[in-house]
Amino acid sequence: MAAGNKARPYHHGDLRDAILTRAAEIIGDKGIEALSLRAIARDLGVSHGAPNRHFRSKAELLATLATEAWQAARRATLAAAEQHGSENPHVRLNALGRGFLRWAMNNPALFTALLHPDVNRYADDSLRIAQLEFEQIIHEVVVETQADGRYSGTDSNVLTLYTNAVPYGIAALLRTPLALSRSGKINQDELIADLMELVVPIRHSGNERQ
Amino acid sequence: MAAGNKARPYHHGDLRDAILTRAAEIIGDKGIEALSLRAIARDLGVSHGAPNRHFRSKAELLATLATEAWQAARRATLAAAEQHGSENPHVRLNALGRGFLRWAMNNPALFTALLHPDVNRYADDSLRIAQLEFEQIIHEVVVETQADGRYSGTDSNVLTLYTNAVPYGIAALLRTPLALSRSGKINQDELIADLMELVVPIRHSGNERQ
DNA sequence: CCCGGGTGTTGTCGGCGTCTACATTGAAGT
DNA sequence: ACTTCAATGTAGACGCCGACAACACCCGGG
Repeated sequence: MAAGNKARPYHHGDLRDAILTRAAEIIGDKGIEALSLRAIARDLGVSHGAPNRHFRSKAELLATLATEAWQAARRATLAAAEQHGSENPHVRLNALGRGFLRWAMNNPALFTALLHPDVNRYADDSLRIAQLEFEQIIHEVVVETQADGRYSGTDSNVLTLYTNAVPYGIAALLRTPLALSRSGKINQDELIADLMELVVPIRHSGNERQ
Repeated sequence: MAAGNKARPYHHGDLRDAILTRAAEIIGDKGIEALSLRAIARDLGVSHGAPNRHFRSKAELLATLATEAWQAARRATLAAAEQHGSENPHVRLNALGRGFLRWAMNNPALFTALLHPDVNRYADDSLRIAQLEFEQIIHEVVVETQADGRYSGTDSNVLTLYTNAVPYGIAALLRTPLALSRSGKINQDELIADLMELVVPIRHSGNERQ
């Protein structure tokens, strides 16, 4: 076996992860439509049937990718809020939204997978759980914000849906050339802050609207 | 020949429209991933090469479908606002959002096409124009609302982006089983109204927040 | 009347996802 | 150390797909 020679061992050793990584790259470069198991296998120097050992179907690969995307989004969003570290729930809620938006803009391939229609059509339990865990972050902070006296007239589930949907919709639109042209030459972080200010106001806090 | 027999004339007569209609049906039933030109041709009783006369590629068919989706969304949204017919710009803005959301929920196949990643990747000019025309409706009412004294501190383009993104994001999330479970057994129209109230408040107008 | 361009057909090509039979490997149990 | 066996990778086949080219049909303008 020539201990040092790892040129092309019969077994790849980490094929499953390599497939997922390469898949994310391809989606980022050419879109989900251009993804093919055979092309991934070629790129990784394995035979066209090898991926079947790790993913029963292409749909299962996509679902796995989407699951990891939700987990990554959750980590990035949480980290952004914790780094900010305010004790005010509504400030944290704002930071969550900005964190998610930044992650979405910096990880277009994974963002695309989050709610891709063809991905969610074949959703399995782990995908649903990852999505749920992401949503729970928002929900918790929403409830805290309401306990703080804000948005008291609105059902917390409706509010969670809203707070969840806004950054998602913004990120989706920002990925089109049209919306980008309208947002013009504004700095990305400024734009994100301005947009989230409309959802959860945190500037000049203490005068208008509570 | 056989003048009266129109069972299967050599020329279909309206193949292009028939393809678009059938494509929308298939997308609604099984998703864009399951769409194939050959299956459409089979369903319509024409040969597998016939669609190529009307759409140079599958991507062109999808782009055409997306263009029609933006136009349909524009018509439905405008109609909803006009039917409401208030002279207050912010009330009309709210009605626009609710109209779009209702359309999106009632036309899932077309909504899916609006910003489908693989569709927009091959966007042509007519698709961009249709998208632009939709956005302009929102932009006009946003400007009127600002002239009315509301949201005066925010750039109108940012505000348009926000107002555009919210119903889109909500509609996208509402198409997942998870978000639906959270919204629970709430009546759809009520849910839409509650959500849009968070974007553009119109209830108990005149007391809090302007 | 004819003829030319638009429309539909048929055949072909390479690529794809998936399945099956076979090869290779490393590790667990004796 | 030897055997066994499940996991992993390979090679081939099948049917479907998108795209293209060559041919067939049909209608309307000269």
